[in-house]
Amino acid sequence: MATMKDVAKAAGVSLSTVSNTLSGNIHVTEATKQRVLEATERLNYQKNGIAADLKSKTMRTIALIVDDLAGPFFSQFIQGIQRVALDNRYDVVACSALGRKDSMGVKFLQERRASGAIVFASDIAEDLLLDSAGRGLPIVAIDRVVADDRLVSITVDNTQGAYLATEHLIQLGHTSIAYIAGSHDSLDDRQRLNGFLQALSAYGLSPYSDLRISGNFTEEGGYRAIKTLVAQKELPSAVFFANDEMAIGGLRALAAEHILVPDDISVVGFDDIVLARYVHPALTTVRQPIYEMGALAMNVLLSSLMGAPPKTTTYTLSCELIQRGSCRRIGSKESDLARDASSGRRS
Amino acid sequence: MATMKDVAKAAGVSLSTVSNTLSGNIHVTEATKQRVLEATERLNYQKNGIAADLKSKTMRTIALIVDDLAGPFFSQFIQGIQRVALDNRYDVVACSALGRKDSMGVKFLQERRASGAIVFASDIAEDLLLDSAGRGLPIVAIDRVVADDRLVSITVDNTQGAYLATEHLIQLGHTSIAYIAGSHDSLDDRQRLNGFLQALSAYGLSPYSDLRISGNFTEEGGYRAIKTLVAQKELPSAVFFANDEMAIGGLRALAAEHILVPDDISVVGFDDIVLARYVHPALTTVRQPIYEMGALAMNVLLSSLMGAPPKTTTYTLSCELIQRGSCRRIGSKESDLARDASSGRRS
DNA sequence: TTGTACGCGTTATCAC
DNA sequence: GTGATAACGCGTACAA
Repeated sequence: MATMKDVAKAAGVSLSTVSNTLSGNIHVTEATKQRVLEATERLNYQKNGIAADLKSKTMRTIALIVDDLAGPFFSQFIQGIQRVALDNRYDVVACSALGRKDSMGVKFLQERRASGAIVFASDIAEDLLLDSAGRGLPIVAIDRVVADDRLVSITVDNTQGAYLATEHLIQLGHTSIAYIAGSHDSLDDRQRLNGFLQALSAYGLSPYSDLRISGNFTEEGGYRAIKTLVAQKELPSAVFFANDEMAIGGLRALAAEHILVPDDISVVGFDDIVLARYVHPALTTVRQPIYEMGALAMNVLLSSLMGAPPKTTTYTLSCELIQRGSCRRIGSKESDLARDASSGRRS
Repeated sequence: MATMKDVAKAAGVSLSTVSNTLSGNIHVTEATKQRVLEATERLNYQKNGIAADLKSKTMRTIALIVDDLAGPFFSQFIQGIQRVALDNRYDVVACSALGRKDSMGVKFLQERRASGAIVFASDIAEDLLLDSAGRGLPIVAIDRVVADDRLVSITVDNTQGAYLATEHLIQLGHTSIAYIAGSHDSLDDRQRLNGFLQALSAYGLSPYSDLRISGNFTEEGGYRAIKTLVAQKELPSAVFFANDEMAIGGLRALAAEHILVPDDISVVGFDDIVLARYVHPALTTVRQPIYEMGALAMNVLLSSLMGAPPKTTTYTLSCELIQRGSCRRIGSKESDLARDASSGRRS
């Protein structure tokens, strides 16, 4: 509760001397320094960071705004950010955008509580982003395309990733491949579907079924999608799920139906969440460079904070196929399977 | 960049009229209200939250300080907090304590940047906590015992949890049970070891081996621990790992050694991380009530913020045994196994 | 109802 | 080296 003024009075010096002593910016005599320090100690003084920020305009704080602090990506993503931020003496505070328009995320965007912001939250309206950016807050938006040069956006090449996965299945000899969608109004989903279709048509194939099954990006949805597929008999030889959580639900459903993976059917997911490596069989999937996105976002933000004009307004990172045990060459014998599995472990 | 002063000038009214209009606390004429709003719009005005906080002393912000924003517990923990916080119109910002004494976590503790703090970070020194608490910042510390009534601490009953797990193994007929420690200087580990030993002696047993194997709480450590155990021949019939990550590493090592779980050996973990349910076989483990800890922490903090004197200075939450597929009655036939597995699924 | 004046706690710019 | 004093942007008595 004690303020600088109190310390000054107690030490018998002026306010500015206290400030100078504590900040260390300006030299003071050793004697007065001791007097000041003794007083701060005795009064149990601690500086008020809010007041300091108000004055010095440069708080070196980055706001990381996410939909859900508990999401599966968050963890890797923030690691990429933290690393770069710490190296440059910036602090990162994370807050969720949940809870509508009065959430902390919005407050950080609107009320000049941070030097810059990284937004990985579909809950935040684009207008709000543009407003804040226009007002001078450096912003990097993740996983959304913004056709505006006031802010830079970083996305993942979902189309390329889906193409990769589909091509892998095709090269294993699969010709009947089903796509389980996430959510039809999701851009990610549309792009992944696109990559899927592009790969198919590049190899002269057509999708296994016109039935548009949506798994809502949830494990339960993936489970139900497989049940639906089974119900209409005649299974495809491979299934491409729009994300890993659905794929894992699908794996569970297939096990319940006594359909063997990868022997009877091959499965591919998307995202490479931590779980993907632990399910049985381990899931072949498409890895998004989440950590790299975080690091890139922070780097871009840094140069923006330095006042450098943005080199680009859009970055697109490409995905990588992670081969594990859930795919198999069609009609392959055990030896082939073993070969596929071991080659997967290498990557 | 525009301030209230600018808006006042542009609207041709006084500073306080602008303030009154925007805050809505004091009624103004509709005409002037429109003038003000038009001006804020035109100048693209946004309030400076920092300045507002400085003035109004009550920012309704809770700082959540954790070692690692990417840890396995974090996600469930923050969900418990957020729910309660949002219901009470408090905001939560999360920051990590990584990066030594100049980290954002410390700044929040020292510089009056939050109304209260929940600290789940072993990196934060106890002195610092007591200092801040003594200065009037309401603090709830998680997973550490603090013998001081300036702050309240919430812990999990590791001893009871370990007792539960060990007793389960004993009741399945196991008499030779090994304990794989995490880290010897960890309080959690010591408590779990204690519970293990208590259960053993309660049933007149002694620990399988005096060999103190430490797995360092990591998956790799669990893997190596099993390898060590195998190297000295004569395996125990059950192994209790001090956490799930080690247990999962152990499962991997056992598979590599062609030792069947649970047929040849039973395995129990601790924590019930998300992965535990997905490994093969699914891991029987002890669940810590992480979500509940978060919710409790926030509730305690709330009543502290209301000025209520703390009912207790220490809360201890008990653990729950989660039975899955990694344990088996000793000498049991298939039918017994099936019964064990199905009863596990019920819990 | 509207305007004036001051305080919040700190930092920064000057004098001395 | 040290000390007045003026900002920073907003809230809010109090007076008009």
